[in-house]
Amino acid sequence: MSKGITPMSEDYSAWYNDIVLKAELADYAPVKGCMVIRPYGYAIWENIQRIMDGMIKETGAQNAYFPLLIPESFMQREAEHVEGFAPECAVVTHGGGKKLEEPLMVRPTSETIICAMFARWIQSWRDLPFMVNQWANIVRWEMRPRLVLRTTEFLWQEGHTCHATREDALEEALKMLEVYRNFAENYLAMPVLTGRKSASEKFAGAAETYPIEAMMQDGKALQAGTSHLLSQDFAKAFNIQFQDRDGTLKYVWLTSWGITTRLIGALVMVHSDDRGLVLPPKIAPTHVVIIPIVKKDADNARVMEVCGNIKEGLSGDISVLLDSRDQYTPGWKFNEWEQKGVPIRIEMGPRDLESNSVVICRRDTGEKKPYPVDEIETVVDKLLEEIQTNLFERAKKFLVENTHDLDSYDKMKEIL
RNA sequence: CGGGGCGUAGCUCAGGCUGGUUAGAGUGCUUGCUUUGGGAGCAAGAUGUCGCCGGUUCGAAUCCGCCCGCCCCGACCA
Repeated sequence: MSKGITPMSEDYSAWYNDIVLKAELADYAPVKGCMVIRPYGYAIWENIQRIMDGMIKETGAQNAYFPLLIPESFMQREAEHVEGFAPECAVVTHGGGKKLEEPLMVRPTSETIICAMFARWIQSWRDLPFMVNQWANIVRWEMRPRLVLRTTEFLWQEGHTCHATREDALEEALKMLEVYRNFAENYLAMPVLTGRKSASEKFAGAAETYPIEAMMQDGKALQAGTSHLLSQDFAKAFNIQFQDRDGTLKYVWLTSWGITTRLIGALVMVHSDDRGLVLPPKIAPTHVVIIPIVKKDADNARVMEVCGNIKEGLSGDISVLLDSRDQYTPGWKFNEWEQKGVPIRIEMGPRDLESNSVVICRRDTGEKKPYPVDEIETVVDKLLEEIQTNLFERAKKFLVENTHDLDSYDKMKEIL
């Protein structure tokens, strides 16, 4: 039916790649491991950004921007950090036609350069807490890249905060973990498990790492966001000190937290099916697509007029697209927009004109029913809510059914 | 870095074993007409350093050697 999408059951990786490419989320770039985020994929990222940016600002953090290039010596100041990131750093050795005196790292994350600035900006307990966030691109030379999920360059948001005490910093780290959980579950309709990473899985240089983990339809977990309480070594390495109320100099306690374009890949793997992408309404660039059905000897002008009216009526809080392209048949468009995961499709043709109704099809269940024209707005609002809820419940059920408490190795083998 | 697969038209691929004039198909694209309720039909048309370099040969997409690149699985990771 859907041309060119490998069934999930046949080859999960091929299915995933097909969806990303067919839904026009991203494409392979000329450089290995790099991707081009196409307009449709970028529109999803913009929605993620817009919502997350609001939530971050709500917590008191402000946006700023730090440079892409970091002196190599900065990366080396915190032992665990350099050990963790050095192997996957891209290094600039030449600039302006000359060899540089000190090589520059393309940021794999910005703790070091931000800490260097914190040291200049923070003097007193009155300066704390200090909270910044940046939306940026970063580069990590991973051994094996994967489209959208693990690309050499990716986009993210990284928040960095300074606190007077370990307790304050831990509270911040856990607060952001909760922000991420809330965002994943209530906007992406992606149920997650939160927890604490083991010593070997921690962020390089963190005292504690708290992730949100989502479950993909192959039953595997995917880290979808992290919040770290950093080790005190960062503050010491960069000499970020403040004078406390009692007059003594103390090192600050740092946190950092981030979500990335990987979330788009996670969305694909949590909700989509063999027909293509499935998007939760709250993150979908287009909520409703209207397909006019024109026919020979029919009142096509009237069909187009009604379609236009429906679009007018719905537009406002939601994004509506009227697909009036005449080089494609309705069937072609049905497939096209299903591949792209548009939550609701409205079909309007001569038959509907007669009965003063439209056919509405929802992407999550495929259910297709006629509704009177003057009920469209109420029905669409209700359906969008239902789809959002249904996607979450469906994913939640899958997660619960495929999560097991383990008390022995034998039990694990049995389940696998 | 180890294992597997693959590089020929925008895309998916055939051809290669057995070398031989103008390298094919499907799909997509352009134009025209007819169509349009689940990827429409007919007709005409445009489109190629056969991944790179070298070798064998009168002659290489095809045989030989080297190199490069990409995808999948693993180690690494958001």
